Amino acid sequence: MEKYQIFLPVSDLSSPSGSPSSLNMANPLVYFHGENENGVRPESGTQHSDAKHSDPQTSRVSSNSEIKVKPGMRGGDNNEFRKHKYAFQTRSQVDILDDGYRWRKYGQKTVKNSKFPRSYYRCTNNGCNVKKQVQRNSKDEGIVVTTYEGMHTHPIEKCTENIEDILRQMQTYTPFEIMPGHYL
DNA sequence: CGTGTTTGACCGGCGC
DNA sequence: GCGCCGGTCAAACACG
Repeated sequence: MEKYQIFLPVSDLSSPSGSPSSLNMANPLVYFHGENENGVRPESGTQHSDAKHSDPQTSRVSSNSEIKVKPGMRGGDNNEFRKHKYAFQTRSQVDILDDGYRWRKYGQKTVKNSKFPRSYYRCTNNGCNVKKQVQRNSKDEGIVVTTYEGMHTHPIEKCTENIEDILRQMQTYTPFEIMPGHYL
């Protein structure tokens, strides 16, 4: 039995201002972090000790890059319409929350700035190219950052009790999100 | 046997 | 051009 608590936009994930003090637990809303069409790229962190938040710089928001397709990009899936990218943080003991969809893991990488690996999942439904990344916050192991990319082309398969509200909110918020340059 | 995970290799972008 | 880094592939593996 898992308990989730959701808070905080992920845009401040690793910036110093996103320190745990700013986590507002009293306001368990789901925030979404949309993405710029141009794919804002955080300057590659040159030097960074990992989880120790050593360095208060305005660096590396883990704003995800490339939403746009590049011609000749490998990976096959024609992600021409893959623009929707939403992220939120949950406080959970398990990395993978059961959100009602079925996910197949296709990769795991260690990320530079975090001591926890990042996992890559793809929706197993046929023709549904939704992906998600799951990564545990290295500053606070209790926080799991989940990033969804794409929109499901099929109805949800099952509903768990806890996550049902979250999904309802997702569907509510989704139409608002896609404004370029709009950050939380 | 079908489905999902693990894990090293590979690919492409980017900075130096 | 080289090396780092994040994302993906795919073969091998685990499990029901």
